[in-house]
Amino acid sequence: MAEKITSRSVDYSQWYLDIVLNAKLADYSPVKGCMVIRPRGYAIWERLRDELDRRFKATGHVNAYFPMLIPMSFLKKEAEHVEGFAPELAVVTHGGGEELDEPLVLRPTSETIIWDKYRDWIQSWRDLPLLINQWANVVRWEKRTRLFLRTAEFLWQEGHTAHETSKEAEEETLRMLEVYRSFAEEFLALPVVAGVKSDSEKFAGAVRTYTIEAMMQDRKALQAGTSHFLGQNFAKAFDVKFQSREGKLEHVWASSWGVSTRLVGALIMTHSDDKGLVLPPTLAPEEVVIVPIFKGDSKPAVLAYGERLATALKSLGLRVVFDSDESNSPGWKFAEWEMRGTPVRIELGPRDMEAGKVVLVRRDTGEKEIVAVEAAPARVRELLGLIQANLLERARAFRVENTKSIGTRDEMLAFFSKEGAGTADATGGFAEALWCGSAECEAGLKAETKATLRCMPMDRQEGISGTCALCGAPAKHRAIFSRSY
RNA sequence: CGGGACGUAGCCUAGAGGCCAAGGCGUCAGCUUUGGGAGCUGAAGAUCGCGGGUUCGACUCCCGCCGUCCCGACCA
Repeated sequence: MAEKITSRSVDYSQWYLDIVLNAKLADYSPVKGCMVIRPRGYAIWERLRDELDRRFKATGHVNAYFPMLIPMSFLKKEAEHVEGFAPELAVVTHGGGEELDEPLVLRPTSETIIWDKYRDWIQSWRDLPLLINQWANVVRWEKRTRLFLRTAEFLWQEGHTAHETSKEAEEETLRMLEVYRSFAEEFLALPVVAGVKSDSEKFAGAVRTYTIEAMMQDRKALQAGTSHFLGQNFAKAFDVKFQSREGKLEHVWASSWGVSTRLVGALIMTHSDDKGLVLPPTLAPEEVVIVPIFKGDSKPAVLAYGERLATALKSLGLRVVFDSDESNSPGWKFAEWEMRGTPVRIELGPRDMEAGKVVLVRRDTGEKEIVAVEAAPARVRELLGLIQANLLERARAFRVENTKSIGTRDEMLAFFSKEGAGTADATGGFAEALWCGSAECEAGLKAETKATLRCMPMDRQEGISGTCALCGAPAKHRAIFSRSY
């Protein structure tokens, strides 16, 4: 059969789509910009969601659910907020066959409807902190959509917290950023840079936005999660006050933070290759697949050999699929499970059986090894750990390799003019440079190169001295610039 | 929302005004097979994206719309 997946080097966008569609993660919907998440894609989301939910609860948060329909007037209460979302709102104007008195918006995010309730729920410092998360769908009428990366409707979680002091709210903001960072690296094997957004890139309504940024294989940046310090903006807009320990009436301080189904897109674009999806073992619906190879009358014996091994693997708690289906050839199955991203494949046939061995194949490197069948379960478990670690390290090495320290404007322009080199959609990667802090400077670079300020890495702000790589003014920050999704 | 490309069976492609729309993959049945997407035989499967128009005749030409992808402006 013909090659199903377009090579990354030929057309990166098409490669990504080929994987999403061929690995049956998602499909198009009759409504423009919306997507159907297919069972295999949803299984990945569920694993991701469950682990994140566990980490939220471990840090003291509880789940709740707020409605999808929000009165238009709520959005308008926070000026910057409504301005930021107005262009992408979907609005419900009719209900029950009649025009509504007030249009309702499909939530693009839930700050407003949540803070409307917080006003009632928060009276005293004893009601704080309030640490609520919700898992929900949101709608943003995007002009240009891409499966998982940007769709008109997507699934996400949004945490909304209220605190007594600015310091506590900012600590919460940073705590959740760290939850995202560690989750991305430990669970998704997605190396990220944690940092602060510039004013022009921050969330509409936030005082400060923190982000985790990942580098995809085409060297573009992808914002994988954000955590916002909201100050008292929403508390003031929705008049949420509490009586402090000193007996004074004060507005509460807030944070909000979220990650979405976009993470599934990030996973695909970070780890996968021209043979298909590559999944970290933590997220794979099945960690290991066994493909038996029959020859002549060896079938019953080979099947039994495979079944025994499957049982042994399961007894270690591993997620195992025994692909004993007879209608497809072994070669077909090898390719198919590679397309699906299963981390480890075990091949076993009459020759292996006679020798008491099996063949183990790693999805991440393609390496094969032959081991004694009794040793296989322990070795598989070991391999899964190695694969998980290798995916993270491989992606991190790629990012480091494609991150360059830039000192001058000319260097910067040269860095981002590499378009077309290497992969079809290549960019220079991450440019790390000193920056004066001016929005004009940032906008100028964007106009010339499409590169935006992704973040100011939090661990790289010590000892800033020198001049802005863009304009030569005294530098205030060290920032990462890149083209992005 | 602008510019470009494309839309023919589940998927990919041929047909470029003229008889019954062609082939490959996949699907189904049977046989034969199985160490990297096997083989043979047979079968099913298409309002040619939708709507108008030109024409004796439209998958083919014209107009409009819808959708997908790519490139721009905007965004998780």
